Amino acid sequence: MAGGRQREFSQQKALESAMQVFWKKGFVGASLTDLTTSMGINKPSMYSAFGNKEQLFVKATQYYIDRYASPPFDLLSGDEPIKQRVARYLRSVISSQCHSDKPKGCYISLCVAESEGEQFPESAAEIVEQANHFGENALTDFFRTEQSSGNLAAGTSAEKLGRYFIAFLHGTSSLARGGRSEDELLALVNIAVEAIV
Amino acid sequence: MAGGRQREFSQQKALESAMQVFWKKGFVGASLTDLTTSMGINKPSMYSAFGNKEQLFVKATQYYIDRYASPPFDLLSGDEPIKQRVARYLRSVISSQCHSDKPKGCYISLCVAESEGEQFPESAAEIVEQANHFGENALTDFFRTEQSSGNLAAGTSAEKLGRYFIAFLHGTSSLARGGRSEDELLALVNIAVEAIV
DNA sequence: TTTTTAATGTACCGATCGGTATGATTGATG
DNA sequence: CATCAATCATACCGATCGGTACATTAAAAA
Repeated sequence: MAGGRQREFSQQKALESAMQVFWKKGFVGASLTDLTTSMGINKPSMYSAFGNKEQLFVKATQYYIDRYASPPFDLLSGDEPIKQRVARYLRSVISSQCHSDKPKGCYISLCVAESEGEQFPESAAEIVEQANHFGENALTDFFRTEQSSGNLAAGTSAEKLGRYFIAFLHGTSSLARGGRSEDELLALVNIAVEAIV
Repeated sequence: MAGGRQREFSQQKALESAMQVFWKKGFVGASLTDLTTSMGINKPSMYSAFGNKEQLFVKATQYYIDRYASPPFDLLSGDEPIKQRVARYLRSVISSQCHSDKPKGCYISLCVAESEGEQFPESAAEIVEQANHFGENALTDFFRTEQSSGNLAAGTSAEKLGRYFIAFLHGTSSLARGGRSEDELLALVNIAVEAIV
């Protein structure tokens, strides 16, 4: 009961392409021509597969969260000293922000910058805010757990520490976007992790 | 030899209004209708006074640099201990990023995010890059001077420290844009200044 | 007062925006 | 093979984009 012509493109690959266009140009700056050209499909195909520009953006953002933003958190686990694990996590994120064959900086950080404009759809702002709080909560929970394990002094605030490192990574994202080299940013990790006491 | 009708609006006030629109919506997201409505003038008046959208943006950015970004650097001077002066500077910038009757975050930081898109004019990208390096150099020079005055250990790198605090402020800018409160961000200053040894 | 110069308001320009109607093409289903 | 549902390519929609032509208005210069 479900006949018809088969889709000639991979939805996942098209989503990856669209995500990179949004990553580079932002939601407003990415035109449908930019998007469909990069995706290698026509406008009707995009509309039939993803709905509209807003829904395409939401799906692309979710794809980024799953594929790029979430995996580094696994690097926080392990038997090494806490500073070493945090440094490993920070370096991984920074390297991702500086990757030469991707747009520079953090996709989510760029969305935050753009989310204040009225042209930015509400559903997009919601998922961006959700992604932002997810990252901060993940770090905060991590420090809370480490604190109860005795790896972090009881006097320090896990919330503050989580917020501090999220701020640090938003900062490196902006500097990466501005053209600073990966080495210049990786060198800051040693300074940042000294906040853990 | 210079007759003619007088301009009925203040160029400075119009520039301030335009700057706030760019600050909120970005270069691409701010339409001429948005801009001229906020400036309280018509399109021909804007074109005659500022040239075009690109030149208006460049002048608005320069206005932000002179009026908002530069003054806080003066807070680095004084007889107090270096950590205290740096903390004072950081708190001033963060307060500015969280001011309730202005767009949240740092105008320059938002421009950096947008500057990768092709719709962002080259002259605008140049002044943004220039502003970015100015801030980083100002901090680096500050730490170098403090180092030669003996207020900073000889082993630490002034460049790294300058870059670190610029990253920190870009980070708080992003968090402010994302809705974090001024108090939440000010609380991070105590952590950050401990990088000074 | 007359002349000249510039700013203003309106109405408009071609180009591009996000989004769609339509018909040809494809291929699984009966 | 014939049917039918879904995708494809093209061409187009109204709205908005940045930018301007033109006539009017105001004020300085003569």
